Amino acid sequence: MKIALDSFDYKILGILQDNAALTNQEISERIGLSASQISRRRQKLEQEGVIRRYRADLNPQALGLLVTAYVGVTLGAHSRENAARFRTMVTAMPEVQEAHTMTGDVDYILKIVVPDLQALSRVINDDLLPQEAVQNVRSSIAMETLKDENRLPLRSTA
Amino acid sequence: MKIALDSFDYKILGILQDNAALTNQEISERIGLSASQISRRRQKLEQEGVIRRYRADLNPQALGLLVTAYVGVTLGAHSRENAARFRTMVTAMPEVQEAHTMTGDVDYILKIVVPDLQALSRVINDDLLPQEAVQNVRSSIAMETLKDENRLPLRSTA
DNA sequence: AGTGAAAAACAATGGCG
DNA sequence: CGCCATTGTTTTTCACT
Repeated sequence: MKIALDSFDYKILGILQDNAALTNQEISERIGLSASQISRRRQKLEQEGVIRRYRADLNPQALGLLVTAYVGVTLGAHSRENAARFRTMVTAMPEVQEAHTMTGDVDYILKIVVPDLQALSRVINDDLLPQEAVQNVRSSIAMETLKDENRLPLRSTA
Repeated sequence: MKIALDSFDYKILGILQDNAALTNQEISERIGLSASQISRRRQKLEQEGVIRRYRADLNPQALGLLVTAYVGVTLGAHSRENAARFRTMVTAMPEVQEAHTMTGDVDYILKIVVPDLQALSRVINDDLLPQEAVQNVRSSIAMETLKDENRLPLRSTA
């Protein structure tokens, strides 16, 4: 699944993950390549799946989404069926931005974004805890977000 | 900071946060509004800061970034100066995708993405632990990522 | 692999209902 | 807010190196 990329590709990716609104012309000026090459390389990167998609990055504050929380979930007696149901539900919940199975003392970590603490409470008590598979839930709330870029570190070597 | 939006705006935002490569024409067909209206509304949303930017969403696997970890950091005797240095460093580290100060038993949670476990070890031992402010570091590694969309939940009412 | 220029698609604006 | 027309950009493709 690892793809062969040269240093121009890395530069293009680095620029696009910060600002995908730039034109090929503008990108070409920054990295010293013609606009048509940028176009071709982008198509290649999209086709290979290196670029998954383009998205608008929205401001949670402006949308009244004031609470970010990390919720650690521990499952009980791991019946496969219940665990699968839990996973399906979590994947479908719009408040869940991320969900990972983890090493260590919790089974899952969920990143949850909601308007306020009341909404967080509702998600935990009405959605998560009633699940049969769920044994324990522990939540931590983000008081301050220093960084929330979700920018991948691209090695600069070619 | 909360902005007044109608249901068309929410639909536009919902579409753009999934796929910002759509043309205004395509968006207009999906929500039953003219392309020129989409254009005007987008400009307004961008100007108001509801849309922060457009970005390319890259595939970590394809780039050889195989390890995602959450690292909880506890600071020691909180000298303001050392804590500030820690924050500056964390913000500047490319491997750190997210950093939040948290309620609960750790002071910070960092989301870290690196090529492999060796690189994670290097980040922890060479970057984080040597910091004077840092007392303790606990890392959990994502074994499987169920969801990593970072899509905000937009309320549909309006 | 790369450039540059032509052709096709698109965004943005203004006028009118 | 829809519709239409216009203008200026931008992407994409093609011929060529």
